[in-house]
Amino acid sequence: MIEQNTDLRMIRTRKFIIDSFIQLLEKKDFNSITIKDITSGAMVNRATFYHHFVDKFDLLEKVIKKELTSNVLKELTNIEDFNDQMLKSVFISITKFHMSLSERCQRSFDDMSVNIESILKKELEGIFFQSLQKKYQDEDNEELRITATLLSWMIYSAAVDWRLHSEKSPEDYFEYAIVSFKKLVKN
Amino acid sequence: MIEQNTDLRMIRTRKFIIDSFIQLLEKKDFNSITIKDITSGAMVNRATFYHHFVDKFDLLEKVIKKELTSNVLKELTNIEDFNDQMLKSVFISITKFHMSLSERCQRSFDDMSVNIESILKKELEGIFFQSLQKKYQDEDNEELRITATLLSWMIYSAAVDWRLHSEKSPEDYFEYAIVSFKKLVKN
DNA sequence: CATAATCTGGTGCTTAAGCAACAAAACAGA
DNA sequence: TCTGTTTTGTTGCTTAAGCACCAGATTATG
Repeated sequence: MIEQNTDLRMIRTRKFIIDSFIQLLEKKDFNSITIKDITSGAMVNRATFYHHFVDKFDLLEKVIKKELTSNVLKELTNIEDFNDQMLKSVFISITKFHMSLSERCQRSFDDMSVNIESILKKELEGIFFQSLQKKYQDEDNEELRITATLLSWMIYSAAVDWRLHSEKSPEDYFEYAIVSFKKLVKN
Repeated sequence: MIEQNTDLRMIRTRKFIIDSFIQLLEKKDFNSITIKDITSGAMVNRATFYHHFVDKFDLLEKVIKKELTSNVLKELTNIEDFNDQMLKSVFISITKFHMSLSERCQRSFDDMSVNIESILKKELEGIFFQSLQKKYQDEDNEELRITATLLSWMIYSAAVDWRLHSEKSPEDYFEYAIVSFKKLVKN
């Protein structure tokens, strides 16, 4: 594993591996994709894969993060103020992300869902933590961390529930959910 | 300049350079394409270009030969017997090749025509020489070489004339030309 | 016409990637 | 369950490709 770097060769092989992987996801399921499949598609030696990624899961993680930040969370890069509106836009982003991913990688989406979940929750936690830190500069970091963790799991669970059970629009669902939650779990 | 080799890196960069070049030919004219243009498109360092090709003309030559042999002259690979039918099929191949090339590389075709001409005539000469050698095993090689040269220029000139001036189909043109020629230049 | 900018072809050194070979793990199938 | 096959990670050595820099040729531009 070599760290990121500006050498043209590294940029190029990274790109090819990722492109090949994404292409494979569109027609095979994640579990049945081998490293050899990926590297053949990328026109790269199998050993070279391990110069860039620990394993298939590491690759998935990096791809997901990249997709997420470049396509979906770009409106959140300048971390928003922490409030209900911010939670809503994060929720919407995740649902969008799930939709586009499940559409592009039908075969693989279920395979990968547990991995995706843990990656995304970690990402969300980081986003919430920063946002909370900005708002509550004097609070103890541990409190912030705990809150960020709980929030990330809540929002993610909402996104999963929406995908599996809801007919509402993401926006409506979120409004409905937040009202319900606040009503039933009175602070 | 390194010779052909089975190393994956060499195969890959060759392919990328050639692909990039062909892509550029479709939108720019040959003369205005720089090595940097080619290597940028190929995601390859400029110096690497010179590991594979002497210059732009060398690249063109290799591309033309490759295209020619892989797409057009494939029916001639098992060298045919030397006769009028063989001349005709070579002629047709060249006209086809010119057509597809000028269609794909409108901007560049005129730019490159002198280069293409010399490459193709050399190729034709080789084809005719082999074919003659097969038919006239006892003749002096110099006689065969001279004949092959003359034939290659003749056929090529016919292809050029057809492209510039004729409304006939390549087949009709060839029949017409061969009859005319034989009539006017009685052996 | 001059001169700045770009392009060419080349060099020396460094580094990513290829290759082959390996043991261990995972899988498949009788 | 045993047994052969495939896949996975890893390693040592070799080589293609990257990079930076060069001088000379071409091409633009005022």
